[in-house]
Amino acid sequence: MEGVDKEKVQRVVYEMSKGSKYFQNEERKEAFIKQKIDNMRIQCASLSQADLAHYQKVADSRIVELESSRDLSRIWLHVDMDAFYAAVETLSNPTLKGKPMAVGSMSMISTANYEARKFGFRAAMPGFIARKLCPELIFVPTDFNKYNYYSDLTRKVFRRYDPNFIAGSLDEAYLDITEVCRERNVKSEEIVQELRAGVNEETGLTCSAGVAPNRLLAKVLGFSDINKPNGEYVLPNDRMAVMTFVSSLPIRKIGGIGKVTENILKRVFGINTCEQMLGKSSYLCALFSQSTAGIKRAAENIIPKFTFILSFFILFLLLDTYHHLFSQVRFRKSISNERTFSATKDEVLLHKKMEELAEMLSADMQKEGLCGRTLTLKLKTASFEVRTGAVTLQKYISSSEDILKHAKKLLQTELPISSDPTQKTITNFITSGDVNRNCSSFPDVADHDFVSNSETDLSIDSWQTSQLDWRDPFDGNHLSDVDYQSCIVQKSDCVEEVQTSSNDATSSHYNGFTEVLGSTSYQGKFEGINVKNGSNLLEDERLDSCCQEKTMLWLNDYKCSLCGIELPPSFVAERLEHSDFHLAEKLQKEESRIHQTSVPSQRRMESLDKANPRSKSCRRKKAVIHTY
DNA sequence: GCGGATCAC
DNA sequence: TATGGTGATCCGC
Repeated sequence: MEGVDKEKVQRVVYEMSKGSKYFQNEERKEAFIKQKIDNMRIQCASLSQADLAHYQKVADSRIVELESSRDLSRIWLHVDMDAFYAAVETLSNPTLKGKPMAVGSMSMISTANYEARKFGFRAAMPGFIARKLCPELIFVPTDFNKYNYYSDLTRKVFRRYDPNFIAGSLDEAYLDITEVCRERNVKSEEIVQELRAGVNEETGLTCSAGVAPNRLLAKVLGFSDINKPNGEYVLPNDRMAVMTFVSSLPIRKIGGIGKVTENILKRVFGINTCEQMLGKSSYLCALFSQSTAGIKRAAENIIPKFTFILSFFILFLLLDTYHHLFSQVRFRKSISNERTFSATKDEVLLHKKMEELAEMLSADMQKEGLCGRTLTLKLKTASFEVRTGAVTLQKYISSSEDILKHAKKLLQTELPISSDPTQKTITNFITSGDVNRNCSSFPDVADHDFVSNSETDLSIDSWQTSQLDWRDPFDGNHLSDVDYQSCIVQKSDCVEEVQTSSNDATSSHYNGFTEVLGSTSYQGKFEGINVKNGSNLLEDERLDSCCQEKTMLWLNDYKCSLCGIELPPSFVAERLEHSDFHLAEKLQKEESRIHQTSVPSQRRMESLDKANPRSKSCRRKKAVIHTY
């Protein structure tokens, strides 16, 4: 925004945040990212000229491949309502017009009108900081009924131009206007003007639009602020025009690249724009193609974030292969609710909060006719750490009683907070899918000061494709046959650490926990593996004896013979780690085979229930998971 | 399957 | 005084 005193804004934000729990947590996260960046820099530096030449070849061949399959024939339109919530509120209360106003609360604002943005508000800025920047700021509470109503009005207009338009959110949509342009033999500009006028007529609201050969680019045009507010921008279906626009585009403008990724790309590779990304393709290829999962998915033509998107982003911009990431969510995969409340150490209160959430969740699920079998509990401590715990059940559930029953168990495993790193568990290593995550121990003496914030989360997976009804979220008829179909439930709960008299006890508690995370989770991994020798072969005796499978080799000195992943010879530690991965995979398979044949699933559930006496508290900590 | 993270709106 | 809620995806176990 023009005329914003950025320095002043930064200073105010800093002054208001400094020293707060929130701020401390942000610092902790930043330190983590810094470490990650340092590690990546080291990896970069260790690449030899030969390595780089190798990866450059790989990168170049992929680029050629992608260029040859480019399609610039479609015309996509991205529409974005201007300051939507704020604009709707102004419609229903015209006295707000011209005054700085924000929709949201003192905790968080969702949208601010353009008068207010002049004061330098950022996305997701808490209300109390916004008010500091602009004391006369008017707050209006959110009212989704209104926004839904107006959103529907806009969608009626969109439908005229593309009956299959894709709704990105309440205030955003993608339209394929290729056909309309062809049928009416007009340029896209004409359609866009007409559509925007139509939206304004129907709603009294203004919107901005971007037109480009694919959705990603159309949206980026909106991000670029060149067309906002109340404007439009058309990018011709021409390779040169696209390349010119994209080459100077800051990477952060692209959907999917957020604060953290931007930081990594900048500080590790010195990449600021899309063009620079192309210049670093060999490095990107070397560092981001290491993941086994990435290779596997790439083979299946699914695009994993780092392997492909980052490495060749500039080309995907042209290709639109990236579509699926932005495509309409055909059916939900999870359902959840969460609440943040002030810190408490009162366990009774926590349970009460959880009951409320379970009921809300169950009601939401029943409204949509959903059930599920994976329940996730989410806890946020007063120091803003977030933890989750999950169970996958054998049966699908949706009642609040069922949700609560399992959520309580999950909460029990989190309470009280302890930073004891010796409480290791290897259950999830050996018996994947084992639900029993409790470990009985004596009740903890320490105070577990919690506050809370509870959330319930239900997810649904593996839909039966035959259930066509499910594809239409507005169709209420799908309930009947679904119960035992493939759904999943998650429930979550957030707890914040309490911040009361027993401050000292709690904070030291937490410091301990933080340390565990910071020092062991990332590095410990490598250390453990370095114990092995420097050989590139996987020569574990157990492996040889129990699974007579092929031994892993580095083909052409780069490629893993088992999964195809590429690692340069100089990445000794990474190669060892990779060997270890294959070993673990085999062991895990072996173990689960043994487990399956010897322990009937029914019994596993019984043991779960027995191992969960309510009176005991469990001290299992999540940090532990990272430490083996 | 799980847990931590990142991202978008 | 005070930093949200919902849903999705990815990575590395």
